[in-house]
Amino acid sequence: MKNKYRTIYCGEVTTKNIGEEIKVAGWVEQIRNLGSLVFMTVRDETGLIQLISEDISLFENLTRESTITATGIVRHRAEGMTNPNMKTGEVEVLIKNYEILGKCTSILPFEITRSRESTEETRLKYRYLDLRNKENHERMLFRSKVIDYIRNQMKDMGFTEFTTPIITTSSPEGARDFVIPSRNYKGKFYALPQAPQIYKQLLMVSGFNRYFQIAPCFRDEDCRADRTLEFYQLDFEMSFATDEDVYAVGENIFYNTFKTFGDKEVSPKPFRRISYKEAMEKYGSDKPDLRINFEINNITDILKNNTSALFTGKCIKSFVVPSSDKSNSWYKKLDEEYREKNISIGFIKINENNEVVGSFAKLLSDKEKDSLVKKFNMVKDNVLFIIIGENNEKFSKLCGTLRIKIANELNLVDTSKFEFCIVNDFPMFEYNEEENKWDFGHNPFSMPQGGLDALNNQNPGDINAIQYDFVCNGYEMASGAVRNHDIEIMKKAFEIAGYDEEIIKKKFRSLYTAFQYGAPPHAGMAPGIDRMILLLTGEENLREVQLFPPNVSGQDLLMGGPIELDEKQLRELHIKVRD
RNA sequence: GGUUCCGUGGUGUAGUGGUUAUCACGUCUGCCUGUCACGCAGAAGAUCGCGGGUUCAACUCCCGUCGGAACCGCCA
Repeated sequence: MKNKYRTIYCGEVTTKNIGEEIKVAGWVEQIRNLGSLVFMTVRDETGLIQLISEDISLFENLTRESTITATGIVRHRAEGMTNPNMKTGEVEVLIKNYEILGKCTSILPFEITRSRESTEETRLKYRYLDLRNKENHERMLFRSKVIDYIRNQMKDMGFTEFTTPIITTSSPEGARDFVIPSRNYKGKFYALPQAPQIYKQLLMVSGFNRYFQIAPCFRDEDCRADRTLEFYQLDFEMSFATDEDVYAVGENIFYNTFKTFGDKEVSPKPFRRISYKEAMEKYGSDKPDLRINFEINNITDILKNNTSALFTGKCIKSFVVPSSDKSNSWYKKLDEEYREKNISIGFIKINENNEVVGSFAKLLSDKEKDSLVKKFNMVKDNVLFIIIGENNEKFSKLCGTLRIKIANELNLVDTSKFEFCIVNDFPMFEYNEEENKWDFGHNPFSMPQGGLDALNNQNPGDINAIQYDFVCNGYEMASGAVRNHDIEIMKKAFEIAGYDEEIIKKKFRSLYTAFQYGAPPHAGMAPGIDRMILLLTGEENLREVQLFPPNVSGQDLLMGGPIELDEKQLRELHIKVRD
């Protein structure tokens, strides 16, 4: 890399360069002035190199984190003065001359090498400094490499990359849209895409065989550690394809990417398939964390004859953990914590004398205890948690969060693994108790299992969609479906959800008309890029894997957004801001 | 919208009613020829987020407010 500022990168200077005159450029990380001898380390993206000079007067004006270009002779460090902790620690550069290119004139808001110790607020405000930090910097380079790899994988599998519009229209389902006011059309608005869903389906109708895109997606919803306003998805769609064809692509992408870039054991292909129903029963979640090796069981039947007021008429679930070092007060506190959610939690365990003890031991008959011990093959030290609630989905989900909470507190999460599974058979419709009608379960674009026949003859609640999620370690990593490309099936599905044909025509005009011109059966999904990077880097917050993220409240602390517009702009956009 | 936690020099922190508000890093000045988390000596830098209250006395307790974070709602 020869140019005006440098002939070699800092991190690439080796003993082979000894005697050469070189030029390096970068940021001054440290200056160590010893009186009549000055050392400094200069950093670029490849690493650090130590420069040395005996003319300290030249450096009086130099500050840390300034950018410089320096010319000098590479020499071996003096006997005993090498630094084994440094890649370039064998050598140093005796400075002949140097120039300050960009002076750092302000006091740093935090030490670059320790930026993560600072508050997120300060880090985001000075994100460009935060990204000078080696670990943060390398995480972004890593992200880029992973995306390169994914892109190449997709191309190797015969997918073609296209970009779809960012300035588009509001889509009727799902999250809130980010909207863009229109200058030329008073009172009308564009929107940013929540996903390129419609476009990719139209591409299938256009005859493009396999499409993909590293697509930016925008959702105007409250953020979380693993959710933010804009994020990237590996959006892909395949024509003349089934769910199994999509699974194969997804398994390749996840397996290969996690094997190549991850440092944990990856689930072998094919990934385990779990129906939505099974996931809710066994894990109390549609994104089960399979690193936790105990499952939720329904034991209502075993305790159906128990006359304790605590049990009668309730749904009773349980799970067994190998052992627990928690005191009785810990169990009591857990029970009290969940009491306000109308849930009771107790336990039985097998003590060192092989007796069944624990908070619920006295409430259970010998026969019941015996049945439980047998059912779960309980041995010494095993603890059986018993959870009592109502027989509904809310209770299932609470059991799911409890499973994760207890696994975390008892250290029962196997952190050496990436545990993948595919959750499928999501319900097509869900009953809306408040409005006394059926709603679409997840999205209206999915093909109902059994097609028109099922829609005509089955209870809507019994119909599943050909819809699936890829899940890893409790994170939803991708979501997809075989799409409904048949107008008649679409009409019927919308009819069940209470929409007549006019609404389909209006809200889904493009698809509705496109499907009248010969649509191929098609299927696809969209893995979340940011979440993949999150898991691969072991981070827990999306903001650590995005370059310039907004804070959790959706503000851009670096640019100051969102900002107010001036009167002129507002007038042009036909917008009046209400108080 | 709700719940919980947190706001102390530039940064990270100590501080359970009376302190000259602690320490480290950074900054500035001086000394120093082999440093690499350089060292040594010194200095500057904080109306303890803001407002009110309790008290003889508040960084500390109470109320409010503003700001930040985690979670719930919301997000397929």
